[in-house]
Amino acid sequence: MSTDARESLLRAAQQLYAANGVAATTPRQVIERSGVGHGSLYHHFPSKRDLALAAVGRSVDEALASSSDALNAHTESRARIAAYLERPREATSGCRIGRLTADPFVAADEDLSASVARYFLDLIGLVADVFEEQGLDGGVARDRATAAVAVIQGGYVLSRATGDEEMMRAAVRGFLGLVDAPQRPEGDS
Amino acid sequence: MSTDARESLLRAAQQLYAANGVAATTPRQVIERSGVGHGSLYHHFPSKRDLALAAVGRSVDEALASSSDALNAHTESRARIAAYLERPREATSGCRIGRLTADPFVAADEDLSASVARYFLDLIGLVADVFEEQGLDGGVARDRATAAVAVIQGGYVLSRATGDEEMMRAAVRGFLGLVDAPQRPEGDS
DNA sequence: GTCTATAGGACGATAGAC
DNA sequence: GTCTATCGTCCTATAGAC
Repeated sequence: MSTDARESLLRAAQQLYAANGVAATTPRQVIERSGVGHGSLYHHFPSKRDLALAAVGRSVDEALASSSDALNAHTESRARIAAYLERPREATSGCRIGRLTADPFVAADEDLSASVARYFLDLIGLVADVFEEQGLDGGVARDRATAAVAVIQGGYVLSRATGDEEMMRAAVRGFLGLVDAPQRPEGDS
Repeated sequence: MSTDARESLLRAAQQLYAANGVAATTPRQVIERSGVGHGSLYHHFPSKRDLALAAVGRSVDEALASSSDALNAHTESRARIAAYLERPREATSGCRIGRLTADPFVAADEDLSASVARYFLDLIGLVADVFEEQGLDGGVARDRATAAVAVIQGGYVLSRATGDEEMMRAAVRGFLGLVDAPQRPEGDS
């Protein structure tokens, strides 16, 4: 079937991009992992860029959907934030989207860069909505959501750098400990 | 002079690694930027790995020294933390050390990976010392320091992804806003 | 120590048969 | 749609003259 080869190629590319990034992933690797032939790759995706656009776009959609699921798994806002922050992650592998910010192939392509930017802007929006539920002012909620997403992205960097899953957990504990501390009421000096 | 060529090569490599990473930086680029000849590069650094070890090691030392400077620019612990978090950064360029966690060339080399790991472990140690000054328990201080370093690394990712320096500032505001909230005394329920 | 010339291989991509 | 064969380029590294 024609969609099978295309599907295999996309899946293989997504896995290889997650492990090594786009720039360092070669057509040969995609071919070997997917099991299709050289000719098929260039039939379905005329250039490396076409494959990257499709595979990265799909990874972004999947990552947004699964973050959204974690945020909506509870009703109380504190539990929703904690569910997002404490979601199981293979932290020492790094974030498959976040790592693309350091990828030369992505940086050189406007459309690929736009996919990555959209991921983070949408994600921060989802988290900010939950902080607003807590009655926080919109600007404060957005700053706090940006910090929360940054803690996760930084946790990936630290866990990958040290090869230690515990770094992600420590960063999340450090952040959640602050969120759980009694908050100053609005307008207090 | 012999040290001049070596010095030029190292500086060029550091700049190129900061912009594009190690894997994507070719000998040709290093030669052109440094102004030395092809033969000189391979005289001073027999392989790409040798150049990378020297250049990355130096970038790590420089980054640790400048973080240490920021943390020691004040006496009061809150001001020291804020000085580290709010230090001027070219956030949209990404962290020159943090980006190496996504670099295939670094990942494939134990010694390069160890340099990057050392950077983050030492940096977290420096920040944790300041939180301990505030009277925090050692474990809590370390978690909070890990979160602080993660916020900066994540801020780099977010700023680079969106091309917006404001993302780093928002993440820092979000985190500092929590640190500045009145803290629950030790042992309180 | 620095130069030019070049090796051997992998890269992204294309051609044309089936 | 998939195959094999091949192109031109750039890569990292070496050779050997100066």
